[in-house]
Amino acid sequence: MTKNDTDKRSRLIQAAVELVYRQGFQKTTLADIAQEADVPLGNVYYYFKTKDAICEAIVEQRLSQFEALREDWDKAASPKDRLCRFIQMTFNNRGELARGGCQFGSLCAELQKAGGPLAKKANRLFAKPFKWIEAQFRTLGKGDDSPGMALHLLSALQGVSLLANSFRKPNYVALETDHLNDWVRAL
Amino acid sequence: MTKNDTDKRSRLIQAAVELVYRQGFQKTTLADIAQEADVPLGNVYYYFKTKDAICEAIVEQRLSQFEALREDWDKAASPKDRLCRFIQMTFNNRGELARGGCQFGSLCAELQKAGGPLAKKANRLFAKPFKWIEAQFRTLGKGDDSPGMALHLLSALQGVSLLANSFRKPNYVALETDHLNDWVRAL
DNA sequence: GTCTATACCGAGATAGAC
DNA sequence: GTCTATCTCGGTATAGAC
Repeated sequence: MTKNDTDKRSRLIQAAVELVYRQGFQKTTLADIAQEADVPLGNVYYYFKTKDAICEAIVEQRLSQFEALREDWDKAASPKDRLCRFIQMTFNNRGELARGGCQFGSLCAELQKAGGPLAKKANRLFAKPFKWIEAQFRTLGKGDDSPGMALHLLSALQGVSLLANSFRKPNYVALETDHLNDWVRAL
Repeated sequence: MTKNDTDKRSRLIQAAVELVYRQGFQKTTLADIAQEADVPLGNVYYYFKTKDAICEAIVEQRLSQFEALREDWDKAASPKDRLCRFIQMTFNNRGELARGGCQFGSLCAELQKAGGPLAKKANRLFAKPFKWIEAQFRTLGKGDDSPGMALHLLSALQGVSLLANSFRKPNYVALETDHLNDWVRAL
């Protein structure tokens, strides 16, 4: 794999990630992606056999994006601080969330309806954060309540992202993250 | 408009509503809809000029579905009871929610990315419930806290629907609706 | 109003020169 | 490895007979 290889490949993935976030996967064409990445359409197939293969690459990219964020959150000393960092990030992202929804959630939702192998692959986009959040609650000594509490936190953030996006109101995110911060702090 | 007119038209809408719920709007073809409704493909265009027109009809159908539900909830004596009925309905639907997500939310999310006039139209799918919920909190004397509380309730239900769908766990819905019920009761 | 046949186009995918 | 040209199919939409 030469340098140009990875350059073009990663440019294609990056273009796909952004276009799919803005337009959805079904609506985004290979021509769109090729143009955005400044790669000739025919050349796309050297890097990805099918459109679905690009979608898998998008999911992988999102997953490593999550890993990078998680590593940062894990630097915080206590589980509470880690959860607060997670919530804080959502708050900081409220502008983007209002414009296009959650980068993970909207992809997961669409691929769910797409069905097939992509649906299964997409589930990891939720499974990973869920497990990480659950682990924080366990460390806090919440035992078997941890899954329910993780569900509560992740649900609230996903739900408010959806509504903030529909109504184009970044402030909706702020309202919910405020509550969630208080909730975590008071545990 | 003859009897057959409305028969076929409503059959087409019903087929569209169901297929779009299962597969998403972009993925669903006019041929799919025509077949499901047992109407010849070419005849579809007598009732709907474009595919987007069908989508508008789907949104309208969902909106009147909401109105019907709302009328039922409004029969409850107190605002708390009305909200509890709303929450209860979500709980009762948990099987379907785990299979395909929220009928309103998933449509709204997809049409958001589709952009154009459909995105604006779709927003009413959230605006109507939001206003209704907010009105209940106002009647409860929550004043300017009402929008935030409505947001909290609707977010939680939308978020948990998304997660329950991804993980295929109806029970996730039950966990959240339990909390929400307690929250409303304690207000 | 109903339905068949088909036009038209866009999108995914391939062939093959360089 | 790269890129142009093209194939093919499926999907929206139309024409026009009945």
